[in-house]
Amino acid sequence: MLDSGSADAPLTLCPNGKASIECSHCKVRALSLCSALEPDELEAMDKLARHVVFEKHQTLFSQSEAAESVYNITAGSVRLFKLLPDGRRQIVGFALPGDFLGLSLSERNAFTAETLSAASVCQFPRVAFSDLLDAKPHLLRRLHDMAGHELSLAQDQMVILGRRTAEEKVASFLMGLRKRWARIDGSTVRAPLPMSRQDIGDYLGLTVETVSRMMTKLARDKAIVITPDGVRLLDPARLEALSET
Amino acid sequence: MLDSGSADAPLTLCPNGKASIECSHCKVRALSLCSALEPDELEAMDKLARHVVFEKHQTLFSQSEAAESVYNITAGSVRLFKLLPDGRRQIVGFALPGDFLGLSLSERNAFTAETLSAASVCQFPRVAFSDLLDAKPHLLRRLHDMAGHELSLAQDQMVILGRRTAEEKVASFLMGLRKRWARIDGSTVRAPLPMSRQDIGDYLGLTVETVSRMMTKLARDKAIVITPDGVRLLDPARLEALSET
DNA sequence: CGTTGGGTTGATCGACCTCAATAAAAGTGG
DNA sequence: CCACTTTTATTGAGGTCGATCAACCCAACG
Repeated sequence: MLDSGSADAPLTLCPNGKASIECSHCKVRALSLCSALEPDELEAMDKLARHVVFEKHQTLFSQSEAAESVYNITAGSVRLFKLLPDGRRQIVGFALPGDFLGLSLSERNAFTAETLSAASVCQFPRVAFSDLLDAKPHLLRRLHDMAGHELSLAQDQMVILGRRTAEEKVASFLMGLRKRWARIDGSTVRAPLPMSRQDIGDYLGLTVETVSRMMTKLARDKAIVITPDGVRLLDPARLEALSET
Repeated sequence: MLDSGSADAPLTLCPNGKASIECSHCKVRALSLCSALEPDELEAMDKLARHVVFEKHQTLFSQSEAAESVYNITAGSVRLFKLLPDGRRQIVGFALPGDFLGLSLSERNAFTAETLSAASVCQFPRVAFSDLLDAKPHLLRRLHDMAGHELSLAQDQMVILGRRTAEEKVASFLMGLRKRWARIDGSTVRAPLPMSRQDIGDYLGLTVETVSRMMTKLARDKAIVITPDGVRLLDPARLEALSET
């Protein structure tokens, strides 16, 4: 079900640990944890940060291993999933630029994180980061607010998984993703899909085939157009109706 | 689908706002947010707290209304759910003694909270509580750790909703609930079920009938015994096998 | 007692899964 | 750039798990 990818050694932009891309040039700063930070907070984070680039389908960290780092995604996209012993997979989220991995700061990873495309991340040692939070309450507050948002999204996803039909699931997924891309690249009708149909299925509790059929149906109904890199939303009103809360 | 209960006015133990049951006598303190707090933090919380008792099937707060308060459950149990416009319902969690409602501190309620049984809660004005968090970083840290735990549980629930069979869903539900009761009353094989079969179904993405059938099946297989107030787990190993991660 | 609101059980149905074939991309090496 | 393989996506045919529809049980309660 899963290809585990090849070698796992990430390409480090800065072998000595010093960032070659400074926070001050960071494209996703406005979206990320780092927005609205005090200068001293940003500086402290910059000191801890290690900028790393991962290739496509590399593993950032694995389920139930000791959690060494937390991450801020600065480019690319990542799938977060849990595996059952028999191979069934549930994707619990997709991380896009600006997203933070490791909100819960737990000692073991609750899920595996694999890049969907080449991705660059800002990596922080977990313990040092946790200590920094205790020293900078304002940073902790910002992180907590992000955690609250995540929790809310997780509850929305429960509704989708538990009580929506296949068509509604796919429609809500596309709308939700477009909304997230809109924050990042401002696009209002495009929703790039860096993940496979299998990934979408494992996110929505569906099979590949059902995802494909529902995408085809939405395209036939002129609600979307399927493009090589994702979809274009033709009839947001129709999709909204399918995914309304 | 839902009976909205009768009058909504809660019974206040302390009409003047002063707690008749002090934090120092609180039975669930060890389990709750209030554990491991500094004396000054506890005192500040006590000042904000209003102890309130709700009857069975009363509403603590409703989805998408302005969030005025946050709550610490001290006795009884509460269902947390989201409704779709057409009446479909997803229960996103059950709150038991020691649980905190309002972790995300958002301005609008993300779900409705209704008591399953008579319940007593410790109620705090949301804004004042939020301000307190900014003044007491240690309290904020504690809250954030609880939020991280909640987030992790929510992701576990996604696996259950998305990738498990009906029998596995019910088995995981019973095991998860028993583990939570164990923290509260130390019972190791009993799992009281204050919620209806309908509630369990709406939590697991199943119908009442399917929940009932799976409970019967587990009982026939001698994995559980169904009692008037819940279940007794006869074969935890079997249930564990059905719910293993 | 009659009524009412769970809870259980049975019969049937259908949404989505499974299995299988094909098509379309995306690599890969010559 | 073109064969060739491999992976991913689509489409079809048929099966199944859980939903739906319906009957019945039973305890609580006026």
